[in-house]
Amino acid sequence: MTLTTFLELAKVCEKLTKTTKTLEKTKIVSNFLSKLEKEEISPAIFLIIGTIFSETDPRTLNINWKSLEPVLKSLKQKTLFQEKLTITSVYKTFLKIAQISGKGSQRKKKDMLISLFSQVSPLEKKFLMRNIFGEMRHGVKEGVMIKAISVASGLDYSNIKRAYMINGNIGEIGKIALEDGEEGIKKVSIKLFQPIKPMLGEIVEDLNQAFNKHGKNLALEYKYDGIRVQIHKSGKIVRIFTRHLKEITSNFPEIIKKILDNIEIDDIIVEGELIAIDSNGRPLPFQDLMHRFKRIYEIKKVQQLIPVSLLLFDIIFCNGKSFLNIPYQKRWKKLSEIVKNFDLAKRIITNNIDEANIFYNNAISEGHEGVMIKALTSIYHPGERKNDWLKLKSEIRLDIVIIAADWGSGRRHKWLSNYHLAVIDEKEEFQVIGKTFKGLTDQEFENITEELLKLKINDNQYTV
DNA sequence: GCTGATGCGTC
DNA sequence: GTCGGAC
DNA sequence: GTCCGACGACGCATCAGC
Repeated sequence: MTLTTFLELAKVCEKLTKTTKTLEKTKIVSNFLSKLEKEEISPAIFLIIGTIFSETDPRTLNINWKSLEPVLKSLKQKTLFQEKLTITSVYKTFLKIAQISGKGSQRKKKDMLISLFSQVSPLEKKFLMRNIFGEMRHGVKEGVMIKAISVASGLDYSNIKRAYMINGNIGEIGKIALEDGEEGIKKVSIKLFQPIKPMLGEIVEDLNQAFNKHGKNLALEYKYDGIRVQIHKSGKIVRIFTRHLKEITSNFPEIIKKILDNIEIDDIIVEGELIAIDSNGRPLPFQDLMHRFKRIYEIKKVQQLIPVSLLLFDIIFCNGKSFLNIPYQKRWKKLSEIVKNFDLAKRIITNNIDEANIFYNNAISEGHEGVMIKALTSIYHPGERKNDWLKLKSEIRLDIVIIAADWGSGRRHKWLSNYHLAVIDEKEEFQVIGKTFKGLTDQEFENITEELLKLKINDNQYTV
């Protein structure tokens, strides 16, 4: 058995940067995967797409540019004896780095990085750095990787993709596909406490567009401005996962209790939006909800301060049975039967655009983000952005003044792309309300920059 | 023990 | 989360 | 239609440095 060197992986990555063609990228990666030893498959997949860990894995490196920069600066010239780094040895080093915590941990991590980097060629260094930043910039992420796994294993693309969307661990899926083949991939199924990738919605400009795409038979649901959550329950155990499959169970004890009190079914996976509300039940801004997100200390105290509400809108699994292939309207029916004392997302079913518009306007005036428009007959496509689900968000209807603007960075460096906003209050003074950069096209940035520069009263190179 | 910088994850 | 660009 | 990369604010925890 010969282990593959990290240099070979770096060469593959370099090759990927030389082409923009997806087919070619797929071929390069699949050829490489086919040559690997069994134990190398999963680490290689993660190192190529530049994520180290599966989405479901809570571990992180806690290293980024500011920590890596001093490491790179302190590197001496080549050491005398060079050990050949292999894919698995590099991966193990990353795992060790992720494990270090506590006082002096940054120092230890830096020492490990120094010894790692002092063993490598410039090409290896380039991609080791990108691995740490999680930005490979060679155009291969999950999507192309799934294609490559499919080619390398000779298995059907859609089966691999589906397995990945259900399992969430692309390294594991690659290993199963290449080792166990079709049989292994077919065995991948929904499991409790293993979150699946949530189905996504496509943006539409207005309801006309939505009706044109769907034709008849559609449902409109309120779209709440909060955190998308997937809730797994088995017996007395309940766990909550986010859109990116991170666990946030301990942040919302009252939700756990409510689930246990109101859902009798033993094994179930449901989905909804978690929002912050005030004492009257009106929605609070997203930032307020952030006070509870990732919180470890004073959970009980902040729980009183910022109450949350969970609005359910889908069911994915129930009593050993997957609901992914059940049409939307039947899933909703099942959901509403099971969770009688629970709030479901507010919704209507209609073919009438006027009725839909009234519903949408109600959502906005009640302080919500907009509506989701869903095809009644559509099944649940994990991890995919299909037009079975459409999202319509509110336009800004607020008289605001841009009081300052920051120069953008990267692609936006020529424009003033980040605007400090204010409203004018009763005393005719500016009340700063926040900043934004969203919702504009490049041309709009161009125009706004031009207009703002005419009005500028001060410029410190950064903020105008 | 306190504070600011840094990293991470939500949108 | 948004947007533009490549396929 | 789909995927990828390049962008931003904000809030929390952690850790280095004092």
